[in-house]
Amino acid sequence: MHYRKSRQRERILQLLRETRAHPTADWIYKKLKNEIPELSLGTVYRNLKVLIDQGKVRKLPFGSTFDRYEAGTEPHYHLVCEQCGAVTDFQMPQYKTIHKKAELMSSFKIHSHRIDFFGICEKCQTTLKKKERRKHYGSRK
Amino acid sequence: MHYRKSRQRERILQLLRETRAHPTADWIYKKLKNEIPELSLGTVYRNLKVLIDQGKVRKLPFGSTFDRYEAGTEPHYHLVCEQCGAVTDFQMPQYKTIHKKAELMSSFKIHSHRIDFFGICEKCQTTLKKKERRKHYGSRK
DNA sequence: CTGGGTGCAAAATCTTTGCAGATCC
DNA sequence: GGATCTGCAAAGATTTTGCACCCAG
Repeated sequence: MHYRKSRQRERILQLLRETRAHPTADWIYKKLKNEIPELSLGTVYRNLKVLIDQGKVRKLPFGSTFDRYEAGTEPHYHLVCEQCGAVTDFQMPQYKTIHKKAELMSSFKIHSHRIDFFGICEKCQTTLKKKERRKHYGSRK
Repeated sequence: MHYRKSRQRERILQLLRETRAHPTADWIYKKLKNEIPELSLGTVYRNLKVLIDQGKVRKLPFGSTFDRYEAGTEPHYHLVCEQCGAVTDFQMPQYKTIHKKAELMSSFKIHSHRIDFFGICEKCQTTLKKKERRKHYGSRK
């Protein structure tokens, strides 16, 4: 896909780069609406997608698609498989260290923190390997 | 609010406790639909809310309400204010250590990780303090 | 020209709510 | 009994898409 340039896209990127907060699509839309009155929300969403595809913007993971719930009581972290989307609990020490350090370094009163690791789970690793192998022998599309 | 008990709610909680994954409301709904055919998705959502209120379940934060985007290139963590919802970047060392440790301890091939700290930002801290003070002198509702 | 980009509005997704009836205490 | 729960369906909220026209290369 060969991208052209457009005022809308350029402004969206620029706006994101200027902002320390992490805006929502709607925030961006409203912010630019004054400057580009014909702008539509659909365009904002479409351009965010393009920018993500170009690697210039990232969507904070664990977003929208669905809320997720857990009943666990023990504090723990999460492993998220980027391939199949599975979320697994992950026990790991050093909670307090990182917690305290963050509290010292910021002006926040920190109550809790959360760590998510993103990668490929064991199952998907083997699946992917199989696919890789097939590619070498199989026909090329 | 005084909660009674209901089969639906009990089963939802039980299901969440049995599951290592972090289900979506829809997953729960489908899973229980066989057992309780009259069950409706609305009830699942309502009960999840009650369970959260009772502190028995938590919703993984940073959920649905809105997707959020950022253009930053440097790796960094996030500070999220639980009062006003602001998200701020937070620079902090020790990326590699925790990353490697997690890779060793899990069977995942880890690509990246993310840390969010939740608490109260400076601004809200002062606002809250003011409110607290007022409470002592002001009229009680 | 050609294919990406845009606005608009309709559709799709996910979540919340109003209502009338069933249920728990 | 009366507040709490439920199912159902309608309404909300957020995101995606189809279509016809516009514009960059």
